[in-house]
Amino acid sequence: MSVTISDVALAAGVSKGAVSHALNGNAGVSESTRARILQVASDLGWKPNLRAKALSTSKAFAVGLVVARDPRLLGTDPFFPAFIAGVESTLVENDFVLVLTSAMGQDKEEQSYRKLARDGRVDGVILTDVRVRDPRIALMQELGLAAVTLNRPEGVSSFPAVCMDDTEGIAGATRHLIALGHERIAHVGGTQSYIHGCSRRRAWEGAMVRGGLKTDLFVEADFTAAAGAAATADLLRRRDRPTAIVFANDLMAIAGLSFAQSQGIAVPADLSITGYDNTELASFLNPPLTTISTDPVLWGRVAAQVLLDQLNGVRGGDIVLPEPQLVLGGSTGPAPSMDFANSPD
Amino acid sequence: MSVTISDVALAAGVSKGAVSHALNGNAGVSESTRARILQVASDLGWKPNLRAKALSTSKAFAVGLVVARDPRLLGTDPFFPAFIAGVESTLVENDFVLVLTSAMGQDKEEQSYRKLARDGRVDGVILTDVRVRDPRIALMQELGLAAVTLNRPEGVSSFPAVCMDDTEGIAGATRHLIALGHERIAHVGGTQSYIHGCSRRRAWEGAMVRGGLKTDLFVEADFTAAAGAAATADLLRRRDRPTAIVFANDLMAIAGLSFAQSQGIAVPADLSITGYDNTELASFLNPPLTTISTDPVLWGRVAAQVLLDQLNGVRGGDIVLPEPQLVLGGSTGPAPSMDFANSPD
DNA sequence: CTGAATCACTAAACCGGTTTCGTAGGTTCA
DNA sequence: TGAACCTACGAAACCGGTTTAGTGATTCAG
Repeated sequence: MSVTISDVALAAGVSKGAVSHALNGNAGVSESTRARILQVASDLGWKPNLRAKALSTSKAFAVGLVVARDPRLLGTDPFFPAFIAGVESTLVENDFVLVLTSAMGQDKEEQSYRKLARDGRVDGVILTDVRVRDPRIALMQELGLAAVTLNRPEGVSSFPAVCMDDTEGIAGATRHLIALGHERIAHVGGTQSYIHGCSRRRAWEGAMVRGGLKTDLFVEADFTAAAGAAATADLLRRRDRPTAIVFANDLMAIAGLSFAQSQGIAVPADLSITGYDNTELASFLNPPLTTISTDPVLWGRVAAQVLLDQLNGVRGGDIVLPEPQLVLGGSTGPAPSMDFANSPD
Repeated sequence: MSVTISDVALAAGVSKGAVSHALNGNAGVSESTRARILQVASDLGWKPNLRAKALSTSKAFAVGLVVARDPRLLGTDPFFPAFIAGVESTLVENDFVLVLTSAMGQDKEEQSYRKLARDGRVDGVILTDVRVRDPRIALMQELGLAAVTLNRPEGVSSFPAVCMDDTEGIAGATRHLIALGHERIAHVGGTQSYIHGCSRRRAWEGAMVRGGLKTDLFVEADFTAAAGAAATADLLRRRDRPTAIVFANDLMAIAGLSFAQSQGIAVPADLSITGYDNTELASFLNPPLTTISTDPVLWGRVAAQVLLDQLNGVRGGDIVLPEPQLVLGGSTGPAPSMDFANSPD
């Protein structure tokens, strides 16, 4: 069928071993024969059989990504597809491939990793949606898989992290609102067991405290539109209702924006809103969303690179990517007068 | 390291070959020894080494999916993540795995498939975003890969298709609008070189013709929010501007909805809008979107199953999934009076 | 001039399975 | 009783690479 290493050896008049050494740049072949072997190999159009290589070297030449989210929720998150595209762009240059697994539930997730490891499907994994005390860190060590985490988990982790600090973005959005005269600025947070849910809340808290404002207007949601709308309803029902809301992602912000408008609350006249992600949709809303622009493609590209480096024995420290930037839209404006804000009806 | 087939053979006092036959249910081993071998294997906790199996059987135990879309666009499409979750749910039950590749541009796409095939990374592929005359059909045949297509391409295809007919959904939405008294119903279509872009336009045309209405209010867009907004702007600028717009997906519909509102056009009072996909976000908009509910998870599950059947030599005909259903929201309402609709300012 | 070290390469083991081929032992039938 | 035929299994080839051990020729030091 296809041309094998034996064919090359035969044609070049050398042994299989010599061909292997020649092509892997190992010592043990003279420059002249190496050149001849390379010539013959390219003439014959030989490409090493990846499966044979995988068996003899005990490598997979693949990295894994286990997505543990509700598929319905997943569909609305702009992060993953873009992130994966970034990962892929690095992998393809290194003749690696991405094995994607989706797993729902704690058990299923662990099983997925175990199966990937046991079957030797991957050499390493990318850990996304990192949780505050993430059990996967220990699991990867047990399984002997290489790994990278997106941002640094709170506990001890021996794996490199690729960090895109959301603190400055959220703090910037909060300061932006404070500068506009807002005082009652709420935060609708994401799932707090995720480190990015947690860090965004803390960033908001920090900026509020620094601005001399209270941090009692917090609602924990879970990054979904449904939760975003519910949290907004909750906040707007309050006696001391906020004049601005910092949402932990665009999806919740859009749901919140729509909910407010459905209640006759004008954005940004009565209520200012900020999101996080800078979804394509954000700039086409009415009003366009003030949000924070991340770069998931870059994140994916770098995460994959760090993982590959690790597989090559190169072990650097954490990498910190450029901070996401605030993108001003029309959903934020000057704080309404107190009286007006508290008596909407 | 790990326990191999030789260990089992040794422990059971038989040869490697006997163990292999016993575990694959082949003839050539007596029932008694088969039972003994199975017992020993399970005692030793033996699991066949997938890489060795892959080499000797020339199989990959994996299927591929090449996504050829702009990553930024991808992020906003709810289809893929849910579809992939469905695919995965079938694969995991069969000890298969999904290899995901993202490729931008015609050349890159073809290269991706060639590389997957050459490296023996996958046994078959799932073809999504099928184009009207899709060159990938011939390519897969050339490469000797199994395949399934989502919906049936127009040209000849020897591969099974898993179909979810969008005709009835779009036609239903159009009829719904006609029943509400609309006469100038526009369609903002998706990329027409995709069969689903094309079929949705035809479904709209068919329903319009059957309703005795003209089909001149058509704008081709490309499924993005930007294009949806631009197409809406185009339509609303017209002298004979529509009183309703059928969008080919939710993303464009949401952008169109927002654009109309930003122009002071009330939805649904002045303009009715329908989408397609039933994104989570759709029901949390203001007004909630009338849209069409598809089941991408089911689609993925079935597509993967059909592909696996094919790999097992079982070759059935096309499978037709239940038709997507119209979901009524608040974005559609009775047609405004003619005079009002034509003199908005 | 000789023993040791180096070089360039071959032969063969190895990774862990599958599959073909050969054969010992028992059964069937003429 | 012997030829023909199964059955049940072992031995070994095979998939296509990598890696180690070994060998003959050359180089070098003493």
